[in-house]
Amino acid sequence: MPQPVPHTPAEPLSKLRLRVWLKLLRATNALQDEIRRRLREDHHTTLPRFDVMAAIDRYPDGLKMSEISGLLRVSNGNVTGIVDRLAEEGLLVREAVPGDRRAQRVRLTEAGRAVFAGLAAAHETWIDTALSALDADGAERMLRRLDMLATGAKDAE
Amino acid sequence: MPQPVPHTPAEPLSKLRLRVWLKLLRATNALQDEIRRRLREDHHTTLPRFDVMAAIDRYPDGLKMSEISGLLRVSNGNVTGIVDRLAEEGLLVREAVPGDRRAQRVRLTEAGRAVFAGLAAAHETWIDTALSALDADGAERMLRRLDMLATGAKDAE
DNA sequence: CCTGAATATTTCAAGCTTGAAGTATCGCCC
DNA sequence: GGGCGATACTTCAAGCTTGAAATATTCAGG
Repeated sequence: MPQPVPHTPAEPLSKLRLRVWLKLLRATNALQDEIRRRLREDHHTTLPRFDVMAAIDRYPDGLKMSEISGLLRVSNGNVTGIVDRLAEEGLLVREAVPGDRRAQRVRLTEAGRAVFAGLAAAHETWIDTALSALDADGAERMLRRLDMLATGAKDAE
Repeated sequence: MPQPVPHTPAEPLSKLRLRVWLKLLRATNALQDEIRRRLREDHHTTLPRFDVMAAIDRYPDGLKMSEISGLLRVSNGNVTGIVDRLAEEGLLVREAVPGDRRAQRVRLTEAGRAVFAGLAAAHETWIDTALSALDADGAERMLRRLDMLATGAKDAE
């Protein structure tokens, strides 16, 4: 492999922030890829399917399609396809919404709840292992820092 | 929207780590979506194209296909398609590698370098704005914390 | 030289993702 | 009660992504 052009020694803040972003992206992508791989190899499923099941599982009365896409921050058309496949697999069902023939309520089947319980337990273990470097204090600090980033609050002690 | 099942008040460490992971994912996805949107709306391009150009730009002598996929941690077949499209747009060229007819070296064209310079400047500005909550100290701390997560080192003061 | 394992890359099918366009229904307002 | 903008959802084309299979070439022994 040829050598890259080295970057300048005097680094402005914007470059430093860029390095943070790139490293953040690398870290989250690495863990996400690991999760995808385990879902596929160990559980014959995918992360989008898991995400949809996780969203529905938290709402015992089911969710409308648009509620799912809102919670997951993905497009409506995207959810249509994933719910189609999960329904084919018998993990969830679409039910009519009384009083609104446009809408549907999506609910996990008994099989879906059982499958998801297994997936969720495994998922929590993977994350627990991957983030084992974080103790309770470190986790709390990280949560606060992420809130600050999200809200754009200034970096304070 | 119906109400979700509230989570238990006494929270084990694994749940706390899970919350960190979900928030981390939300934050990085939100920024990444913003970057994708701006690349598309303002520059008629995509993040994967940008990533490939960024990788090649750092190596004036060009990169082999497998070097690109290695640097970006994506599959070989993926790079094939993206390079195809960038080549169609005249932003890069594939050159023969003397002494190995299997391999190719991919290099930015003059047009490619010019386009990428504009994209890179805009990109750095976006990140600088999005991470404006981080000062130099905060950025350094974040870099160290990310290294710790990546290596699995224990959370230390 | 020849053969076979290793390497570099492309091709392929399947799935995810989006934004835009299309269909159906609802509900407001005159 | 008839229109008509808003809402709920699906369909579609294009692009990204992967892992596996296919192709071509190199290289190491024998």
